Parts: sequence; structure tokens; C-alpha cells
Amino acid sequence: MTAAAKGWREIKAEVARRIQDRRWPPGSVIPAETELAIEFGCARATVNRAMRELADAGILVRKRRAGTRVAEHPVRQARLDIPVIRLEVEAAGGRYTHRLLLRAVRRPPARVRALFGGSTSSTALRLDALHLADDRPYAVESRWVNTDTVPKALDTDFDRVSANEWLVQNTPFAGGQYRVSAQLAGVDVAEVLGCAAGDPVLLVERHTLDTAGRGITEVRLRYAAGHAVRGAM
Amino acid sequence: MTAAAKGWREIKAEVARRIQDRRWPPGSVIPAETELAIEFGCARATVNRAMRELADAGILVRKRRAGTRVAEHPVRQARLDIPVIRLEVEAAGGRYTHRLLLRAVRRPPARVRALFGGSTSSTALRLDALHLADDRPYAVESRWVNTDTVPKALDTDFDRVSANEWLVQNTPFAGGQYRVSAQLAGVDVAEVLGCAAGDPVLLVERHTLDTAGRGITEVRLRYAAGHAVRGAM
DNA sequence: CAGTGGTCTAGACCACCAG
DNA sequence: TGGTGGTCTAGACCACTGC
Repeated sequence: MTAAAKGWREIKAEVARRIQDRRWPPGSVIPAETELAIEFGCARATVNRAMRELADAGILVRKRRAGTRVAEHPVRQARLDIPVIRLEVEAAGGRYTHRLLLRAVRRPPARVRALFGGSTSSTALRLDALHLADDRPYAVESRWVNTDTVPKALDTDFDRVSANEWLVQNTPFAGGQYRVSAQLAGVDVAEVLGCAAGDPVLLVERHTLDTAGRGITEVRLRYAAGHAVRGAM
Repeated sequence: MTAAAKGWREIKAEVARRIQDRRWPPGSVIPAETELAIEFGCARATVNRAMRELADAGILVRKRRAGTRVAEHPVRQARLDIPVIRLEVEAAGGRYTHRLLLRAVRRPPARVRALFGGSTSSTALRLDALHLADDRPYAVESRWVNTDTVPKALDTDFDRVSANEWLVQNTPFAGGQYRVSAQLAGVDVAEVLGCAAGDPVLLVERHTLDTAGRGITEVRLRYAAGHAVRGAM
């Protein structure tokens, strides 16, 4: 009694079902693509598509020659959208504005120098900005921009376009990392954010790299209490 | 002078390059798959694979008949791994233990009832636990489990296996959402977490749904200051 | 309606690597 | 070294939807 599956979605669902009900327990090797193609009565490419999706989701582990195994510890992956702050505010029905608080060319701290690499210049562009929703503080941005990888940034008027938005549209997409943590508002941050010192603040740290692995920018965003980073799984 | 691209990775990179250098600016329609297949000298399926990847990454927007456009606002997406807490601790070189603080079958609050649906039973399983790394508090977990969708949970000994780990391995994977925010530690949380009241706490709220869209569990995890949620882009 | 992307097929070659 | 997954091909049919 072979299951009749038509598309890769159905095959994916069927395989997921067999994993979930322990017919294919964690760590076990499941049949090869050619076998499954016969069982499901479809082409191997169709099976491949389904299996690749499950592998991308962390449910399967695939290796040439060794075959496909059910992951021992299915890592649940979540997706997080990192929108331009303007769109984030407008999506919530707010009116977005921003103010450039600081623009300077300086020698960045060691942490940022390490990220940007031992580049030719030892300075970088420092930009601080306040993002507002309906004229109320929404987030404080502290940013370093690598002027070696993004020289155009030196000629850009970040009073008009926020660095956040400009960089998203003008730098080559590549890798990066981010980090979300909780902090207490210091006196300076509290003043800018319009909250009290000692209030909780959500700190989002992020850096991006170009295709060559060189740093593009490093940014710290501080959101007043109440703000949350959301994602879907 | 057509670009010679061999595999889908190269085609993806070439298309990304044309978007980045504005030859294909945001909002513009790019050539159809058949055209690109001719230009790159490959099969349409190969182009399709490359374009699908870029669309998944949010860089392209594809519609039948309407063609493929460069996204106006390239939404940067990040990937976040949500590991079992035990593995998270052990990966950091710590020794993991956990303590069940509360196990009860109760009527959950309205928020949770709405998530679990107007199920047959109006009660659910409430589990509170403390996760420790090297015998020091690591995170406090407050969880509701839907006993309609996961009846086996009632017979499970969560002293031995953490609910976190058991659910990952015993419930069908499906959708869900999460939310990360900053809070102040209340007196009760501070006591359990071993920090001071008024310290910042990272709050991770998460709920998961089964394939039918019914709630499986809702959990709130509170981490002491210093902890961060990390992800890669 | 016609052109686009979405998917499937049957076959092929290759890279990799466990046995 | 043989079997596995990774990828590509040339062709086909279909679903959707803007014109």
C-alpha cells in the first residue's frame, strides 16, 4: 500500500508525518530518493524538492553516499523580518520622521575596527539618529559605517534619508549577525528616548558584511519598553 | 556579450549583482525566465531555481503573468535558531539541569484560551520550570500546554524531561510566532532567577500551532540580563 | 486570452565519501 | 568504488492573472 502523493508539498507532508509519528525515528536513515520516487510514483526531482525543503528546515540531515537521516534534535528555525524602520512605523499606522543627532568621521572603537578589517583608513563614519513615530521617540540608532566599503556614504545627506533606509538600498546584500538583549536605560539614552533612567530598553545590535566578508556597518538600536521584535516559525 | 553562467548559484549571484549595481533598479520588471535561460545558456529550470531563491530572500517579487520585479524595499530576513535550552546551555560549555516548579491542570487565561481554540475542555496543563546552567539560574519558563492537541502531555513526567525538549520531539511541527521584549524583573521573577528586582530581563514569548492551526503550547521564557537572542542574516 | 511563473518528468552526469 | 544526493536538461502541462 503505497501512498499516492502528487506534488512535492504532499510528499513533504507525508515524510513529515512519518517522522512525527515515529515510523522514522530521530537518527534513522530513511529510504533513498530513488526508492521514495518509486513508492510515491513520481520523478526523483520531485522527491528531491520535498526532501531539500525538510533539510533546509533542519528536520532532515542529508549527506552524499551516507543518505538522509532524521535530525536528532530538530532545530526549530524562526524567520525574522528586519524591515526599514520607516516601514515598520508606517505599518503600525504611525507617521515616521527622523532626526540626525550626530555625524562625524572618527576612529571607531576596537570592536568596530576588527569588524571593518585592517582597512586602509583608520576612520569610519559615525551616525547617531533618532527615529520618531507621530513625533514621539521610537528608537535611538548608533551606527558606524565603513567608509572603505561604502565610500558613497560620505557624500550622502542622512538628514533627508535615514542611514537605515539608504544602506538597505545601496549596499550589496550579504551576511551579517544580530543580537537582541535587554538593558536598562542610562541617563543619556533615557533623555533621548523620552523615558526614565532605569526603564527597560530593548537593544538590537546588528552588523552586516559584504560579499567579500568585509564589514559594511554596525548599528545599535535601542527601543523603549513595550517594543518587541517579532518573528514567525 | 552574454554572461556565461553555469549553475544556479552563479545565476543567482549575477542577478543579485545587476540589482545591486542598479542595472535592474527597485520596482523594475526583469526579463522572463525563458529569456534569461537563453541569455545564460541554460535550462529554464536552472533559472527558476536561482530566481526562487532570490524571491525567498525577499529580493524579488514574483507573480504569474505579471513577471518578476525587483522588490522596492528589500526586506532583510534573518534566521533564528530556536534550540532546545539544554543544547543551548551545553553548547556554551555549561552543565544543564532543570527543576519543575509547578504542574497543574487549570483554566488558562483568556489569551491562552483564544489560542487553544474553543476546545472541548476548558482546562490546560500549566508547567513552570527553572532551567539552570552549572546550577545557576539560566531561564524561567512559564508554559501552557493544550491537552486537547497534546493529550500525552498529561502522562509525561516533566521532572525527567523538560517540557521544552519533550514538546519539540513529540509534537508535529507547524507554524508559530515569537516575540522578544525587555522587561523589569518583578520580585517573584527576581527571586527565582537569582537577580535583583528592577534588573532588566529578556522576555521571549512563543506559541506554536499544529498543522490544523490549533494551539499546541504557549510559553514565556525570562532570561536574566546578559542573555541575548542571536541570529544570522 | 495569452504570457508568466509553478511544477513535474525522465533521463543524465557528477561530486562526494562511507565501506 | 559504488551508491548517494546535487544538479542540470529539454520538454511539457497547468494555474493564475494582467491586459
